[in-house]
Amino acid sequence: MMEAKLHYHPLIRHLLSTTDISEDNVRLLLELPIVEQDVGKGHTIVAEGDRPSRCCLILEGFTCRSRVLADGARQIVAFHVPGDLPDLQSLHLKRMDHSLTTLSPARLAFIPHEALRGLLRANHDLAESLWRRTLIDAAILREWVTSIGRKLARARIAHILCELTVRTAAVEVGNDTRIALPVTQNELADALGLTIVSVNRHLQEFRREGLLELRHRTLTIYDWSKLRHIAEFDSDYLHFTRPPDAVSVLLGERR
Amino acid sequence: MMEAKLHYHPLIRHLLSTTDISEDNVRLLLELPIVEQDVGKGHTIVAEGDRPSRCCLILEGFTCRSRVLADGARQIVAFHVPGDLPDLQSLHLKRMDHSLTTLSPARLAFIPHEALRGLLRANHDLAESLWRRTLIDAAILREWVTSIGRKLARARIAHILCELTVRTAAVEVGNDTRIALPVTQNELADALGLTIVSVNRHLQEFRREGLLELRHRTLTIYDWSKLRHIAEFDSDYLHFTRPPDAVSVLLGERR
DNA sequence: CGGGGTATTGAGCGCCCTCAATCCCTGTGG
DNA sequence: CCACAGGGATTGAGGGCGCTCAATACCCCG
Repeated sequence: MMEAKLHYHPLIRHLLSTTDISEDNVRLLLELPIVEQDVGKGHTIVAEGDRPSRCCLILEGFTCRSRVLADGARQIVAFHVPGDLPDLQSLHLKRMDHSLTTLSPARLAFIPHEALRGLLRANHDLAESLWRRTLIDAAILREWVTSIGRKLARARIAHILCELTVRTAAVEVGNDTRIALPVTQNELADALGLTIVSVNRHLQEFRREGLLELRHRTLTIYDWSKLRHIAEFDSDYLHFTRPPDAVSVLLGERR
Repeated sequence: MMEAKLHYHPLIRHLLSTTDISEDNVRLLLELPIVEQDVGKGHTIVAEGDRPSRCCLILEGFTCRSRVLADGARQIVAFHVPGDLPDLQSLHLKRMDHSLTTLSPARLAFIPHEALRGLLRANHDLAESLWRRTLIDAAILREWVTSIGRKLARARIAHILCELTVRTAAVEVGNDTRIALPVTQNELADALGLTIVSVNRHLQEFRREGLLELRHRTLTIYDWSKLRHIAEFDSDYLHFTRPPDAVSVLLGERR
């Protein structure tokens, strides 16, 4: 499976950037009996209440985790980019407490729990790497709680855009401040605990200030440093161990 | 170490309620070279930026994880009750991205990373149980994001009180609707993304309605069912596998 | 009998929400 | 080539929840 271009496989780029995992171990992961599938936008991969028997790996496209409240309000609790294993947790938590849906057309790969569990039992390093991945997911959630709980809408929006830019840069090969971001203002609002009206007005303000532009599913950042400042964005919480070049550029000076 | 009363050890009660771990395996954990320590209220166990070399187990008392923003605002991103391993993540994420402090006088036990890592490497079941614990922490964070992002102050406050009651009931032996809750209104506000003024007013309203009382570090709930309804509280996200009796009573009918 | 932390109260304001209409863009089909 | 549909973005007006600021009351403890 993509032997020649192993470095360009999203999962591999991702694991390499956030863990000390060896390439051999990654290869073992990809040799599991994987089933690939293309799905459209708005596809529900697993729903709240499900008890999945396989994990999902995102090869292309974006997905999100979300919950719906009694009054119909939706809260998105995570975005996922290529290389993410969005429901790795289902390996140990039987019942899904939220839904997983695609935000764009996506190419997914499914790994049976049974096979993955067997591999992790035999390979402790790999198990540690994946455990680490889930811990980074939790770190991102802490950052979201902080952002939603204590920042104004302007800073919240700036923050999520910073995060998505860096996370995308870690797996994509390309321009680092012009990224494909298949996320509607509605979805941003649902992730940030805001309304679409508020998101829209602040995005317009950013645009007027010449800070960034978000149209046609493409985010273009003109003043990364200022955006980062508005967001109070510090990428430490993403816990890169070996950030790819594109990410290093964005992060600038490291402490 | 407390051989006779093994069932009453907080860590054990906790692990038994949220995992399928065997008592033998828990015993192995407690046979590690543990150092116990008593600390006062407001003690910083580990600070943001630290690179701890040991994990902390809470034997008695409450702690919280928190972050401080540039403008001085504080966001609490987790509460911890006896039996919790609040910085288990430091085993795999070197640098702390938040601080860990005590909310009350506490008795802590410290387990060296080295020893714990060795044990987990040899005992995959135990490693899975602890991984599961960190996944439940993440599930709680998702619930917090949902609550802070999409619920009114009244529901948010009700929700955190429900959660703390159930989580405490899982490790404490005693009355299930009258719990020791050493949390100030200020700390509740910092956890919920509210101000102390707002928390205070809603708590008074609850009190006036005869729903609950929170004074002298004690929470007394008079109408659990109504509180649960206001909070839209569904304990599924806590992922109990074998809830203790006190918890079962609170949860009522299970789906 | 202070003293510090905690809780309570009041007045005024502002950020974001709600509701609802309109515009824009893109893809589709006649 | 244009009419049409539909999702998404934009705009306006008005209102409310929670915030800010600030003063006061409470209560445990030495």
